Amino acid sequence: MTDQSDPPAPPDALPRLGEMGLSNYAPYLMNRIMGRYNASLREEMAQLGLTTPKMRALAVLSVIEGPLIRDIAVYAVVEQSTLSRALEQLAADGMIRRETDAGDNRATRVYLTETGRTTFETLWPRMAEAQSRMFRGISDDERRAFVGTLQKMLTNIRKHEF
Amino acid sequence: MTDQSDPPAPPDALPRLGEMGLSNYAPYLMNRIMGRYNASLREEMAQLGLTTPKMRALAVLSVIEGPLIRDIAVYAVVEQSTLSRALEQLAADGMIRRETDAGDNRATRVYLTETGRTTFETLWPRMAEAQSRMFRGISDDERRAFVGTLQKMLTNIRKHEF
DNA sequence: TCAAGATATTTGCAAACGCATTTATTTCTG
DNA sequence: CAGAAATAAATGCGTTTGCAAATATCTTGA
Repeated sequence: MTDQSDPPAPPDALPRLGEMGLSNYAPYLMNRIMGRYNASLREEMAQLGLTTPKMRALAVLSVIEGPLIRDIAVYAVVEQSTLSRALEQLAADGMIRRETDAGDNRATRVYLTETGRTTFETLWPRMAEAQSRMFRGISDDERRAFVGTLQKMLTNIRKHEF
Repeated sequence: MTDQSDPPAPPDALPRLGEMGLSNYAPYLMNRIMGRYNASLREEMAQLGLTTPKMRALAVLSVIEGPLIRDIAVYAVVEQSTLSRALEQLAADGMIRRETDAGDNRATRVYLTETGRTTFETLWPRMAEAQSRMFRGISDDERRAFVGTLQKMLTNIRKHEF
């Protein structure tokens, strides 16, 4: 067996995943990290009767007042149909209130109720904890740079204006 | 309405998500980014008959020779039971081969077939593209620092030894 | 050495998901 | 302004998911 049938790649060839290794491929690392992040919240969420889409909707609503459902879907990274059903459950549980938009009868704006806000405030410390566990041993400067890079990346690949 | 019923928080209180904003909360940004990353691969994956768990399993197998199923689950961040079914499909499609471990009859080692390797090599350029789109306009130094931080974060929160 | 406990994987089952479609409404265009 | 196209959200339906339990095998300790 010689090199004849397997010539060396030119210098600018696409490296294989095997060559760079999983741990130099950023999306892989981000998936691993988010997997642990989600796992660390799962139990608390289950106790509060929340699924991931429900929790993400509450998180968005804790920051944005009365958004349209389609905008929640973008912020929360949840399929519109999945979100529709999640909101149905949240409304049934008294955590949110849906109101037809004043200027467009097709559209619905969503508001957090007191119950919803309280529920999210119960969960939030765990989310904050999970984040600080991630950044353990990482300096403020490094963390700031990291978040700055994330923001640039989101700008690079997002489809929506926010 | 006065401040009496709503005193200012002490300086080191846990900031609310609303205060820091979604775009300063790293897990939110990472979710948004991974959501777009996954969306950008979905069409190509569908054409190859792959789901996310199947694709991730192939990716792991392209890097690691003959891992145990439980280890694939960790690397690929896929539930055991979900992975079990994904591997069943991959085997049916001739992309992988499962072999009982020589020293432990409970355990199964998984190997990529030529078909499986070829399939992943068809997908990989899209994955590489997706990554470089993320890093567009970001310098090599910044990218290296970013990946370095990701690696530290994974070490911080992982449950397994790798 | 054998029962009790661990570990690896699969499977049953109900819930969740996502695509495609439907319904209702608004916007655009000729 | 009428009809066509676009948009917002909900829903039908088959597939996928994940928890828990089952199955099979290995390990440990009395």
